[in-house]
Amino acid sequence: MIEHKVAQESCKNCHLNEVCIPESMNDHEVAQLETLVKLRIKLKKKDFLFLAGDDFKAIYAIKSGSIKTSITNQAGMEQINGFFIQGEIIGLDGFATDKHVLNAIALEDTHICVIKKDELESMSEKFIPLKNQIQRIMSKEIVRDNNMMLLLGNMNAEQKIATFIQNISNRLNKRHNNHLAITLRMTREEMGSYLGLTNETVSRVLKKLSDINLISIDAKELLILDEDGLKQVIHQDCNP
Amino acid sequence: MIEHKVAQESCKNCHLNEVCIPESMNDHEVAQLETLVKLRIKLKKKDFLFLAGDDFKAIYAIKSGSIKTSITNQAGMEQINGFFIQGEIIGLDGFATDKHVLNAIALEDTHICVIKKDELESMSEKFIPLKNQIQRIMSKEIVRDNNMMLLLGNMNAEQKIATFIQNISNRLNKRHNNHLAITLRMTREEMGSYLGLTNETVSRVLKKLSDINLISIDAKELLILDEDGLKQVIHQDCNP
DNA sequence: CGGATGCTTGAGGTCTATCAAAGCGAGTGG
DNA sequence: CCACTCGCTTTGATAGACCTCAAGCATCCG
Repeated sequence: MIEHKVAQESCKNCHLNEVCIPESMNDHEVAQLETLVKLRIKLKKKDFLFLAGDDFKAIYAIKSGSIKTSITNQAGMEQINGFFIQGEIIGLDGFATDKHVLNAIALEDTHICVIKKDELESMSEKFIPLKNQIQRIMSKEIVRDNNMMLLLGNMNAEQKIATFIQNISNRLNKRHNNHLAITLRMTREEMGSYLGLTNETVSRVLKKLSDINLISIDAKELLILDEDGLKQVIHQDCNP
Repeated sequence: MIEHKVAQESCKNCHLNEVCIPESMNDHEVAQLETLVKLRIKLKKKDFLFLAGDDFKAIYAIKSGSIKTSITNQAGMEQINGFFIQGEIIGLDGFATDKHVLNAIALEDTHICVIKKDELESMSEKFIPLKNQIQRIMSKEIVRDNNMMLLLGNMNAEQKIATFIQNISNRLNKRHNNHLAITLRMTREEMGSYLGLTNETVSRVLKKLSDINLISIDAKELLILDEDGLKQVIHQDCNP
């Protein structure tokens, strides 16, 4: 990991403060949070933030850019299990055993706010809203994971890809970005790994969705042309 | 939900205290925990503990019996996403939004220790080890979910079933039960839902594993005959 | 410019879902 | 206590979705 200290900035003024940790904190509480984020890191594409087995030292908020996380099981299989963008928090997998189980790697140049575990712990003893917030983020993560399992277990390739697109769109929307224009930072292969598909299938399905005018796709640039149409793809075969 | 108050019992003397919440607490801390568990519930088979949409009022430790949890997405698809046995904690999905996202239903007659949210929160402000413990449990849950995604996305039917068996065996082992003799409390259909397979496939694969003498199976009674063989099935196709 | 990496497209094969029917077992009611 | 039913399980035949393998093309980067 390549670390660069960057000028201290304010959580209060960060345009992400609605989606990052401060979510439901008042000004006073955010002020306390600030004392936690003493370090910010710049990552270049392919730099890792942490790897499986690394000591759990901090949790991380993405200030800009994007990160993929992956897991390897005992059998040596690797799967990407998350793509994270601006305002999202990663590193929570480390709480269980004090070691990370996931790898976290930058998909592009990325800025990270570091919240060190030690300070997090001493702080959150005095400062309950923070601990509650962390708990809520973890619980959200559990809900997200459960939905992912549903996807992997029960959907066909078209449904998976349509759901994936919709999900990214929703998350962009939450951050007040244009939610119809998506730049795919990951490769087809990485999308496939995430969705339990091969890169060829990803490529074919994207083509098909484009052929029926639900999206347009040019390399990494994806436009959603028909939100309702995408929903219908996701809901196919339901309530027959 | 059918509630029965049962005689107050001691967490300290509970034979589960090594795997339930008290895991890493000292005697004094366990004593504090006890004041939290004021209610215990008996569920009969098919009774639900909570349903998706229910207010999040408590988290639950399974004292005996077993529980399945399931999730339904907007598209109306339902999937079982967890089987929980003695000593395990459920209900953590409620922290995010203060509503449960999962359904929790008893697979057999089951005893539950109830830890009410209100008391949990007021208690854990004064009582840090508890909050840390909850955090650790949630993080474990995240790790578990990630492994499940790996399974659903990348494994074939044989690998899924072998992994499932191994996983249950490990959990029984942790509780000092005979880890080679497993009583499957769920139906083939429920196993299938959990693993992303149909009941027919589950049935066929169990038969196959039995035919090659890795297990023996008679209705719900499963015996592991060859632990190493099971591992080999899981690791098939790796490092070719 | 050349090599590496990623993307697309095609042909063929395999795994697992689907559909169907019969066997089994637990629980119910006569 | 037995007969019956309903739900679960097993087994077979078939079909289709997706993977695998392969080749050609585009893009990126030193």
